[in-house]
Amino acid sequence: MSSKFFVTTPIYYVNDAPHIGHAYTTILADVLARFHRIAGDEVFFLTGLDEHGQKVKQAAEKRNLTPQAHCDDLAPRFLSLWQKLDIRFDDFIRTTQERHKKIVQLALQKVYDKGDIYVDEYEGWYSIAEERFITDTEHSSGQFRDVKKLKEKNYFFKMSKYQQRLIDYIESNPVFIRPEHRKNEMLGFLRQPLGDLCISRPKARMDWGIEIPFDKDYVTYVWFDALVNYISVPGYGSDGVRFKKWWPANVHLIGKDILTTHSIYWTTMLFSLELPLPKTIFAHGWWLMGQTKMSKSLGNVVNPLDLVEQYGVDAVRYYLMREMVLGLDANFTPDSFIKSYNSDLANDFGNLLNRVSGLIAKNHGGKIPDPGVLTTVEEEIKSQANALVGKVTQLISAYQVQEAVVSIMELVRILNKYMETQAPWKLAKIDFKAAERVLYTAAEGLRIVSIMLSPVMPNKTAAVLDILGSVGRSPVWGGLKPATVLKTHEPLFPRIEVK
RNA sequence: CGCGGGGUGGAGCAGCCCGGUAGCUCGCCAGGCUCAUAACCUGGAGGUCAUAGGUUCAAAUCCUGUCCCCGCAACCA
Repeated sequence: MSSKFFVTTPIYYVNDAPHIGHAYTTILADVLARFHRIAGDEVFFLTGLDEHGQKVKQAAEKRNLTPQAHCDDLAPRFLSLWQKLDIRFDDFIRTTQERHKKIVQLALQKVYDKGDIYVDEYEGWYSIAEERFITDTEHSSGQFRDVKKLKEKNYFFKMSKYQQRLIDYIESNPVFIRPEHRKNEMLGFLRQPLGDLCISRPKARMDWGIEIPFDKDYVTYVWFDALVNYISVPGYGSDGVRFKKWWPANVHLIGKDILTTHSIYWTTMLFSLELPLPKTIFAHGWWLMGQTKMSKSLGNVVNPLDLVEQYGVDAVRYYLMREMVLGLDANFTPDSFIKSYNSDLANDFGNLLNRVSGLIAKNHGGKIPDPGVLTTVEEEIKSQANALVGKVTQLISAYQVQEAVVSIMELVRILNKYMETQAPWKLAKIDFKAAERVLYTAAEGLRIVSIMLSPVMPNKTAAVLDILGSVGRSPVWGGLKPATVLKTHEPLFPRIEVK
């Protein structure tokens, strides 16, 4: 049953270089996208950059660059990181692109014409660092520097108008905000009366933005500027057919810090634009950098991204997907990375490949043996492998990525166990046909595992499939052709030796 | 009453929404195997699921109270 899957990440703010947070969300999106692709869905995976605003302007000034030059300098840094992490996005939006700007203006005009935008004058304490007005209590807390009293005219979006409608929507669409506790958090937030949203900045103060179509002295502020990317890219206002095909998005993946902007600001904007809401807004947790003492023998490993150089992108992607339960925070420590790498990838998965390929090379002429007639033991393995595919599909559509990875790895353990109990190295001497059957079964199981893990580890699994001489990527049992010649190989995941 | 997260065998974590014999990985102990990356497999020890009440035939799981721990500088997923 194939359908469409439109997944987004936030567009990242370019006032600094990319870090683990950006990388995690993007890898997660990539993994989901790849799972849906192998399930036969048509996928659209969108990510990009948020390039306007005060802080970008300031960062540019600090470097003696124009804002655009600053953005043009940072964009490749994101792009090259995505390349390094094997992110296969379908489009990469930069909010300074013309295709985006004109749609933002179109959206603003539409909301304005509808009467959902009004002018008001506001006076209050303004924090330059925060790029926003702060409340009196915030001001008296003394926590904000660079504060000054400011009075100015601005445009406001009538967010409050849609409050009740949003509450009703959230309550009647249980998977709209996930996980559950985030939904409750938002409903709690919505118990207070919602204010309206300031959506403009006078150019006199901040001109690095998209001009408001109905007032040339103003640019629009972050909300309309950035959030609209989710519809401008799939074709809102420019390509009706395409837009109809992709919108609404299946999921906006976000970090928990920007839940309010997505589940309240963005959704009320969509109400005003009379567009359907995304099916799901999923807020994942944060990676906490464990306070484990840095070990010298490991080098100065502090950041999972550094591990890519040493251990490869697949191992890092695996770790990130395996360790974090979506929605909760997780701890990163070099130690836990090494443990999971050694036990799951080196000892279980990589070693299984060596066992199988080694025996086939030694006793079976290096060719995939003929399975012959399966016994109940093999039938059991086969049905578990086939069941796995459905189970993983189901878990992925429920955003239980960790569970999905764990259940795939369970098959690896089952296969290791199977090897142990069947002992094809013994069978080769007493019952050659049985040995053939066992090794075919183990190899085929390994093939299924590799296909199922390919969204998480695209490179290593491709290597395994290549070694096995697997043609195609069908996760249905029986894909391996007997007599296919195996390729020789090095250990897939060399153990990390720790002193 | 600032906000949020959490307290489950030695460590790290699932499970909690949709109550029904407490699960996974690591570590430890003993054994097996010897094809393999000193890897793999089997068995075992170890938990009154923070705590006090409540609801229920039944609670880690639902409700209420209490205690404790963590994050909230910047940036930000």
